Amino acid sequence: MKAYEHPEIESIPLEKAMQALSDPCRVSIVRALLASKELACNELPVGVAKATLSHHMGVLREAGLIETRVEGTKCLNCLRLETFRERFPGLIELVSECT
Amino acid sequence: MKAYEHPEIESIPLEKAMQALSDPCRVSIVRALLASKELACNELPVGVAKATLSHHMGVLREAGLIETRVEGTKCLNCLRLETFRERFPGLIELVSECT
DNA sequence: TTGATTGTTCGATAATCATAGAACAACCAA
DNA sequence: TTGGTTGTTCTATGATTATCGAACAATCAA
Repeated sequence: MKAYEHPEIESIPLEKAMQALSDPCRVSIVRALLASKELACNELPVGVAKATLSHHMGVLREAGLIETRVEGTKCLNCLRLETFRERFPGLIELVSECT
Repeated sequence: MKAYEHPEIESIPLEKAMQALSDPCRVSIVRALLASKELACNELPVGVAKATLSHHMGVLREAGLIETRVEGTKCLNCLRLETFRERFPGLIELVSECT
């Protein structure tokens, strides 16, 4: 399918992480991944066109939040939990717990 | 000078708080207020025109991050520390501690 | 009252961003 | 090989955002 790039977590500025989490659609995606560990794009609970979803996944990937691996025709996404927590402690918990 | 509006903290969605903290200029302002408790606009360490600064202060106020009170010709700003911490635990600490 | 200081508001502009249709590429199953 | 599924990329569009100059309002000091 494609070779996904996953940035070094240390290279990600705080503002970029904040920016990624400033969209309701992307926040939903993060929450879904928290609940399900690993999901293909078409299993994500979003109401947008697939081109739009692809864009959002790119933003989350660039912000260090998710990791994507290819499996057949699907691409499976999960959170970079450990890594992201080390760089931005408490942020994922905030997304998880704050209504 | 003006009657400033400070929203109910409970009415602020997570995304709005994130959005407010996705701009380097606004993050600098929050950090300066963390260090100095209370500052007038013209004491803030930003390199933008005053119209722009006024805009950024409005965004921070709308996001529940700061409180503004008038004193003479100046308006003095401080963080809504307690309140904001209760609503979004750990977020201010993140801004404070994450480079 | 005059002038200086402080910050807001208006209007304009350039940049960024969210959105989606269409075409495409990779893969799998029949 | 043919068709269906999956997701990306391109292109376009409308919305939001950051920026600033200029005009304005409020206050204070001389």
